[in-house]
Amino acid sequence: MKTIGKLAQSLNLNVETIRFYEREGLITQPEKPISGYRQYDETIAGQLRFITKAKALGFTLREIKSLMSMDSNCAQVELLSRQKLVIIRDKINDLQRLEKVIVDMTNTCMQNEDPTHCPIIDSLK
Amino acid sequence: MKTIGKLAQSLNLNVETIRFYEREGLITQPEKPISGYRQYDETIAGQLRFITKAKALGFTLREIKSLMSMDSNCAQVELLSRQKLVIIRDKINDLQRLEKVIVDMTNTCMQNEDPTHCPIIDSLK
DNA sequence: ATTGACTCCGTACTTATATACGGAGTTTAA
DNA sequence: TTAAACTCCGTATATAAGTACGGAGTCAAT
Repeated sequence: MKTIGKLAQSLNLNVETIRFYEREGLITQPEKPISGYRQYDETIAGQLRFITKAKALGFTLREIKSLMSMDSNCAQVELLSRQKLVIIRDKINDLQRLEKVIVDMTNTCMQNEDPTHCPIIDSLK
Repeated sequence: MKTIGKLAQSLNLNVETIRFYEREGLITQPEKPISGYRQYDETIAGQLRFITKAKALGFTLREIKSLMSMDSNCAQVELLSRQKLVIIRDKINDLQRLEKVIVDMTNTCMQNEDPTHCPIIDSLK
């Protein structure tokens, strides 16, 4: 059993973040002995690792909360993952369009020899 | 000359957004006659279109403010654009990595026939 | 027994980009 | 001329995901 500080340290999280996740209902508040200090066991450490990994995959805390409550309903989890996939692919497309536009602009810029004018600025006008 | 409402309408912006940009120093506050109502000319409309286009390219308001003050310093503008390009490419890479992971996960999920277990959930644990 | 480190809780603050509200003044159209 | 619509300003609210603060209580080591 660990206190919140030890737990935070071992998971490389901020103490306040753990308290925040608790307030948000992502993890259950652990039993507290007479002293009032939270005592954490492996269960909650595991939940926190789950949250961290899911976050790294781009899930929001709200979605992670869903995921955790779906637990073994695989079809539901798959659906949520596929929805996330759509969002990720849309974002990739958007960014790739932007990339093209900005590449073009900077290339034009690079060839520009008129110091009184910037083609990028001009194209935004 | 237009009042803020007409201007907002013609640019498809919210009145509050224009006031916000003004507070943020992105556009200059226009001359106000005795009545106190802002009167906008084409100059400011142009600045607002500039902001809108630059935003669509993924520039933040802070960066847009820089862009507008650089105006015809083409080298500086190019630099900022290239920096933005790096950020965009990093984001694309991140998202593509995520895409792969989630595709793999959902595929595993799809083949799963054990209703008491979800491979996605398992892989996050 | 004291000191320093830790924890408690509730609340406020942060960033970015707006949007909404409320009360007061102004303009416009019938 | 009066009612509706518009604008003014300052402030509050929204979102997401935390981080920070402050005063009070607790624990561990010396």
